[in-house]
Amino acid sequence: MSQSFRQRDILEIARAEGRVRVEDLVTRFGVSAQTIRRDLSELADSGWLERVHGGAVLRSSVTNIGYEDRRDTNEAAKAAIAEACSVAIPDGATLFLGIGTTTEAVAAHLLGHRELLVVTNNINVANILAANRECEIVLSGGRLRRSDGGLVGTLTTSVLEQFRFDVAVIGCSAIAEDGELLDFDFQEVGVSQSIIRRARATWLVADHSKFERSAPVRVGSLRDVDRFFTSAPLPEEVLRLCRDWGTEAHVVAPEAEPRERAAG
Amino acid sequence: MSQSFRQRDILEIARAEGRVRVEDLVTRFGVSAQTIRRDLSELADSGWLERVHGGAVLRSSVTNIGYEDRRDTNEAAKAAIAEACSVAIPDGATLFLGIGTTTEAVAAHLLGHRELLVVTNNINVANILAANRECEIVLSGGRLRRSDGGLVGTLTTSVLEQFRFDVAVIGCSAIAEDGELLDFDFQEVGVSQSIIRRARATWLVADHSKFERSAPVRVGSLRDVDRFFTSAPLPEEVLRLCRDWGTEAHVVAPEAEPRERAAG
DNA sequence: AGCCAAACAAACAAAAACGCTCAAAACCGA
DNA sequence: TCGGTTTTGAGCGTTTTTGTTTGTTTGGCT
Repeated sequence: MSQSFRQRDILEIARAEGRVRVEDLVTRFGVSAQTIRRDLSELADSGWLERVHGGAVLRSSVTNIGYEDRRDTNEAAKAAIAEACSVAIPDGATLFLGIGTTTEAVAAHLLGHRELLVVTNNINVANILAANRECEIVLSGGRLRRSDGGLVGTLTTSVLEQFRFDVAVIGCSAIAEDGELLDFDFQEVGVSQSIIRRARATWLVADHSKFERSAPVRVGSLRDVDRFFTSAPLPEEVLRLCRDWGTEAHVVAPEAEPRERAAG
Repeated sequence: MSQSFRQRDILEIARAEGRVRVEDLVTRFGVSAQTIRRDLSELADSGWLERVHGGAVLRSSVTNIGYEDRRDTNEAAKAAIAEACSVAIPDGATLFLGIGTTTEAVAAHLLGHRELLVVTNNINVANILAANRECEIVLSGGRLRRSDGGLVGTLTTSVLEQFRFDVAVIGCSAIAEDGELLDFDFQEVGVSQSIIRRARATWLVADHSKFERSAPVRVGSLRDVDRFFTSAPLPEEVLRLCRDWGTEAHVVAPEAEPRERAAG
């Protein structure tokens, strides 16, 4: 929330006019440009505005910034995982695709598949797969979570109960050393459990960075997973657990991407 | 994402007019052609526009071609209807927005509203309204119908039953002389009835061309409608029915658009 | 096919905007 | 009033934006 009267006013102006300019605000408030820039940066950091050169505008992108950034991280790894996962999915399958950038990458790799029935609680997956005309898409209902395009809430769970999936492809925010799958949103617990129960096979897609992270909510365990697609050799401990639990680990090597990608 | 005010404006112009020309933008913004080209290239790189010689056009997104065409028809009328409808919707309302290009136009006009709760069975509405951070969005589940982005099927109905709407804004494919609302998909019948039952007020948005069309399935009647926003005076017969049924007809005049638009 | 003008992309330099840092000023509770 | 914190403004090097110039590509025309 705004820290000062000025920031509050700036927000007001932005809402009224759609945009604010540093220069205008300087004269309007009689403070230095630096101060205004600081205000705008803070308002941008807390998500109220979007910074542009010379000022700021009301935020109006589809998903939030953090997500767009996240989508870019480990892009190559995600693509490789998605590729491996998608070739293991036969035409004609009934699928579930969950929330997360990696499952979205899987969706993008399913554009060539035929006669799929895909159920998802991820609006981005739906938008992506809409390009595949041979794919029936069912969206679970629910509240749209802007941070990642997920549809969450009890609606989602009740919809999932009506299906029986050949394969459920899920992601997670982090993987603990003891094989627990972690997420940031406790609402995901019910959804995950529902999915695992309704799927003949549960596949986890998660790049190696997930081992280096943590998250507060336990949504499941690698024990519930039949196949685990990831991008680097598993930690010793986790590998042992997978053996014990019969979880097939598929380690894929990301395509070398020699060209440096300029920040788009 | 747009880096500058200008890019944002260009996008806005593109959305309004379907395309932009380098030359026009040069005079409009008073910058060099090279700068405009740079803008267009960046907007194209990030997927917002499609570059063509001499300018750029809107990228056709999720939905299919026929729909994109339809979206263009009576654009001015739809915008005027949407404008009138949206100003009648108070901040903080709980809304339902149905399937159709006109309801999508309403969604676009709700971007400035605050604290809305919008339930929809139209994925395009969700995509549009995602830009309004002060708007809670709930998607009904269902099968994604590519032809118009609608979510259809029994899932939709069961989700709708869980809400009570202040206003339900619906469209239809055609309006018969006897005041019946017609559609092409019989699955819509259940959804429409559900919506009308769950809403304190039902508003119909439909431009005048709907009187000149027909469609096979009866999804409801003007009798069920509390307000009817349209773009040309009603046929005598229909007007009389509205009076009898207490249906408020709001006839709006589309903004005159003097410039001829070439087919995009 | 060949020609021409318009549109285009790349490179470069000037100008504007930017972020960082530090010290002065304002503020605040005791 | 005092000590500590927060806010602010100015200096300064860096980054971004922009117009110009150059040479290439494209589209229409004969």
